[in-house]
Amino acid sequence: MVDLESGKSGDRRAEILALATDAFLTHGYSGTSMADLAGAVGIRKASLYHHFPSKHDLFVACVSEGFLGALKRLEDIRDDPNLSDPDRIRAAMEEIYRVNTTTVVGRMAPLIAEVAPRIPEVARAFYDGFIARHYGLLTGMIEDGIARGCFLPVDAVALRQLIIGPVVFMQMEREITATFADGEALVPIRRIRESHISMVLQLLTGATPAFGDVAKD
Amino acid sequence: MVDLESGKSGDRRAEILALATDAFLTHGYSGTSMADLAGAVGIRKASLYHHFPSKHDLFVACVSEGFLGALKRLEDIRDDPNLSDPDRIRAAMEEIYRVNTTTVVGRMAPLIAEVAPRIPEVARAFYDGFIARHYGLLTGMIEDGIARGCFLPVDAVALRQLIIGPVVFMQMEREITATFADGEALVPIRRIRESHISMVLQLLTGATPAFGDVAKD
DNA sequence: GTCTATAACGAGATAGAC
DNA sequence: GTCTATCTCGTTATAGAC
Repeated sequence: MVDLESGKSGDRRAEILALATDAFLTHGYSGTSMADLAGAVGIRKASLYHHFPSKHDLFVACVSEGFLGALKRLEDIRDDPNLSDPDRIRAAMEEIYRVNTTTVVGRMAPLIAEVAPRIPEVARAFYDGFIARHYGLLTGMIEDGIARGCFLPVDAVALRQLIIGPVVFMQMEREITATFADGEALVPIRRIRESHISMVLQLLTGATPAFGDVAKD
Repeated sequence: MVDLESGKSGDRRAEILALATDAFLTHGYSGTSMADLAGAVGIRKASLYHHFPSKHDLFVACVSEGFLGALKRLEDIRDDPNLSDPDRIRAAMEEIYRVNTTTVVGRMAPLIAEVAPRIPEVARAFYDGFIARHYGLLTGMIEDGIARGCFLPVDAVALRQLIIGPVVFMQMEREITATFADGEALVPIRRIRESHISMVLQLLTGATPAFGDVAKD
């Protein structure tokens, strides 16, 4: 992340972006003040305005630059010739789980939904650059498998919703229950992930997996 | 909605709650000011404080009273002796779609996720009173069907996520794309709903539905 | 129960020294 | 590039008349 030439400049900007993204995700757009952000970075509020002309611009940068590169691995999975069609879907779903549960990008959808009426430009960028491209990649993998005769002729549009929807919702549940003492136990994501993948593959191939054979986590 | 006895008292409170709920859902908690709300109701800002002691209390009332009664129809479906197990799941899913797409309650999850760090009491109330009870009802229906031999021994916890997740996510997409000129076409909820229900029933019964036989919407 | 008026505070943003 | 100091405005909330 550090600029190789100077090792200094551009560093602060990236640091601010990372901290701001996390703050926006946690407290929402209106719930995050420039003073809060400055405090997190360790500088004064006025200094933030040296790096970004306004809160609005800072937010737009967080979102637009936040999902850059998040689809790279998914594209690699789509183009990997060594994967069978079911293995490709499995790998794609594991990647989607990884991005949504371990990076900030996957947590952005609820935030964007909140600011969409006031900052439509960011909603458009997020939908076109992240959601729609996810859809394109997933339906592509599904339809290729169908064309090759490896998958049943399922409704690819509906199935992509069945793939992404539960992941996003579970991450949202995690945030809702994060303050609970028993929060972790309420949403056993890793166990559900295995069943989720099995079910999607079953819909695609018609094969019935061994239902008792679920990861214990 | 009008109080039958007086036609006056208690009415304002309900009116404020309804308008405030909608505003909170659209603009978030911090994004909604008491002045905005007063304007929507048609009274002055100070008059709001006659009905609710603070913005915090107003918000808590919106959420806590918002999901009251939202589970009634789902409980009726669970207890309806005239429904077969597959028809029960179908009816429950249609009800979940209805609540999420046509009432304010279903849109609450992202809002709660935003305020959860600051207002944990409301997160707890929403999770216990709405999400967890949905889960209880759904897993109950699924496990009853399994016990009766009508359903395959699926992972009920994972399947309930496959039922609810896509619905919540699609509603969130709707809000993200609401400002787009082509927003409606991007998320064809009604068409996807039919495929979604078919897929869940396929997972439960093992029966392969006619895939071409999808509602045109 | 609603109003006008105002207090008390925090927000985003700017000016200018260093 | 960061600082102190400040401007201006919007925010929650209260006081007290009607």
